[in-house]
Amino acid sequence: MLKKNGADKRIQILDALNTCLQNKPFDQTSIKEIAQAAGVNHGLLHYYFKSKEDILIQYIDYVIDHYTSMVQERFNDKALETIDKRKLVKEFFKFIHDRITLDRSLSMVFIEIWEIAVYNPAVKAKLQRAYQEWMDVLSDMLKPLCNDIDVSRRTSFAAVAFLEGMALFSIILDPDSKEFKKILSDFQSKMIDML
Amino acid sequence: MLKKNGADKRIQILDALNTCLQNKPFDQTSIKEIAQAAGVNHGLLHYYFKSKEDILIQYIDYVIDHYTSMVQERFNDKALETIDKRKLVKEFFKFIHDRITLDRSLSMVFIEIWEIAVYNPAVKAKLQRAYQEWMDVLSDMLKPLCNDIDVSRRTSFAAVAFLEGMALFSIILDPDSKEFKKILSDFQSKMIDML
Amino acid sequence: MLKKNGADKRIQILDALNTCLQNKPFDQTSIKEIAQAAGVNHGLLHYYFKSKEDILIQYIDYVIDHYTSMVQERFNDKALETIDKRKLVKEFFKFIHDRITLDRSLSMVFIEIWEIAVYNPAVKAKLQRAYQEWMDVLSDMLKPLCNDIDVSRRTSFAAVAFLEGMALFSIILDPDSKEFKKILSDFQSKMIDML
Amino acid sequence: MLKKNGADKRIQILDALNTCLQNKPFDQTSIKEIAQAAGVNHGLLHYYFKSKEDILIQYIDYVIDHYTSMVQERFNDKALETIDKRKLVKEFFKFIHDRITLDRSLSMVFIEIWEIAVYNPAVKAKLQRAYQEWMDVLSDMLKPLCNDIDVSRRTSFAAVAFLEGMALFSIILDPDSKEFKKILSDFQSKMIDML
DNA sequence: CATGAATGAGTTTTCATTCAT
DNA sequence: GATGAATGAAAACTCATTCAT
Repeated sequence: MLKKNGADKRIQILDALNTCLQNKPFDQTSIKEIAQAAGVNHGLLHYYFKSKEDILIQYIDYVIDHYTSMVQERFNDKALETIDKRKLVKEFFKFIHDRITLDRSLSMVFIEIWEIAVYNPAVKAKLQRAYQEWMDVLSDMLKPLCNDIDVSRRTSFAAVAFLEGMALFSIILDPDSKEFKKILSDFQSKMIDML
Repeated sequence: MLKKNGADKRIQILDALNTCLQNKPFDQTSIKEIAQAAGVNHGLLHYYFKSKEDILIQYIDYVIDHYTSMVQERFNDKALETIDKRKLVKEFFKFIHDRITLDRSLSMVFIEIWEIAVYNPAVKAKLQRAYQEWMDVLSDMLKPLCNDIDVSRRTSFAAVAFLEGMALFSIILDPDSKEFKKILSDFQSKMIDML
Repeated sequence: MLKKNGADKRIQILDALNTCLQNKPFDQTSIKEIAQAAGVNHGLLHYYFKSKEDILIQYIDYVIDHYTSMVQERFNDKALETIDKRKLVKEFFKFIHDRITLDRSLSMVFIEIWEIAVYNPAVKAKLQRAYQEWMDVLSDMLKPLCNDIDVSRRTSFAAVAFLEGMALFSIILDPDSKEFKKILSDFQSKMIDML
Repeated sequence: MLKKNGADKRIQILDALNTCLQNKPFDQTSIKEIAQAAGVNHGLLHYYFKSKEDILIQYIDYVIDHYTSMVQERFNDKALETIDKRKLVKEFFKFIHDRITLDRSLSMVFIEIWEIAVYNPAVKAKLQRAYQEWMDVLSDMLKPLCNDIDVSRRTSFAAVAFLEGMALFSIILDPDSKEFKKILSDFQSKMIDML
């Protein structure tokens, strides 16, 4: 069947926005451009979304949910119970590096989201929740290694901050360079040693 | 003197933009709003700047130059020679924390600048240069402590990335909280120990 | 019978428009709003009516026909022959007052119709015919009282004009107030006296 | 000097709207059409008026103020004191007939205003005040003729209602016809007789 | 230098209408 | 008959930019 249902078309439009954001910030992207990227009539965007801002908000949900569930699926309770703790932490970092920190196009989108969060309380709250969750996942992994809940919490906070900073630098520097990768791997081993 | 000269009025306008950016992103700020915040006629903005984008570019220069020279003045060659190295590094971090990382309104502006850098090569180059310089300043301080130029470079890179990440989080979390500050101070001491 | 036939559904839609016109003028009422008020799919409105304007035109027909036949049924030839003339005129006015002049929601709709008549010749012609008929009905009643066809015609014209004016004022003033009602009843008795 | 000042341009635009309303109702008249009728750029309308509705509201003020002050200038206190009462009332009616009731283009505009008043409380209040004032002016003239304030008030109310009705009919009938004019003049004399 | 009226391109949004299912 | 997705024209409105004074 060629026909797409409503949900598909909604996703199709959100994906089109994702494509557009590789070229221009949201404010400089018109509804018509998003529609064109999605291959649909621009009027249709107002059929599926109540305003341009609504597209953005649903897009941000979509992106954050995508990465949140990606982390959750990979590092669920099962995983936490069964594997060697040290190895698990290493895998977590590898996962984050490869899928998030080093994904330049994702970093671009995330800066856009951060920038919107600055002025938009709802988006700010959404980011708070997402990062809190990621920190919690990491913190739960680090706890067995240091036996101190406060230390593990702060360490995971610092680690996430560091990774965010590195993601930021992936915009202006080459994340595929040896130095960039060495800094990431060094950090990881030192952090584990320190606990 | 009531009459301002050209340079003053230019700065006056850039400061007005800085004020405006506390409320709205640049794209949603009109020329008239900037003019009003500056207390000048909006037509005049096109006398001092050739376009709206030109105001932004000059503003970014202005901000980055401001912070670059602030760091340079405080940590010039003279300083590097005369003081106890460990203490100097600590002072550097204190300086960065207080004046940059914990300055929420500055962080807001910097996210805006990062966001523009994503799509604007000239701004990207400017950010590259500025961060490179800050890393160099820190690297020069760390070198005597570890006697390894590569280690000091990577460490300063990592430190700056971490601090950027923390500045980012100052947007969505409370940078004045005890936990936030403890994470910053812990990081600093551990980093020095590690060298 | 749950299933409505075509005629019923047409009426259902016209009634829905009537409901909508209590809130907003026709130009600000969308096809979808009318459809929702009618409890039918908006696409269906183009099955029963060839355009949005067609709904309006048929609605105006419907309203005018309704009130025209209401007057005709009540004051047909039979009535004219059998009853005391003075009393009949009084009944006519009572009827018009209660069912038309004092019916605020009807007045709202009629202003809308007048407004459309201003620019739409077909609607204008329809109003002409309707008012002519009402004047004729009244004129036929007044004739026996004055024995002058011209006087009765002009009197009925003036009376209908007066009642239209009062209906208009029922929009901005309270038609249920004592003063409003006294003016209406005074007018009626004076008019009969004058003949 | 060819250059118009701001106030002139505002009036120029309101006059353009008046012209447009001879052809189409307000809702079907676009900003661009008004601008074209005014001979100015459409963007300018948003410079002088904050929205399309604002143009309408200011236009209604303009029209009502115009006619209110026209009546006031002609029938101010001075006039009320010095002239033969009967003659004054006759002059008042002549004035209203010629300048208002028989002015078809004015009647068109007033129906538009009534129609807006139905749904817009601010416009409704404005109409209430204007008609109240006209009734008061007439009532003050009639009082000396009947020595009863209630009777003069109700009579003026009824007279204004009648004239409004006639203005309404001037839309669908020929206000220049003999019959139309005779009805107006008959009404006037009868009303004076009745007092 | 300073002002503010004027321009016109561009944006979001609405909505009557069509049409495949 | 009924549905609701899809279309595209047209609307109000914004705003950077220009320019005469």
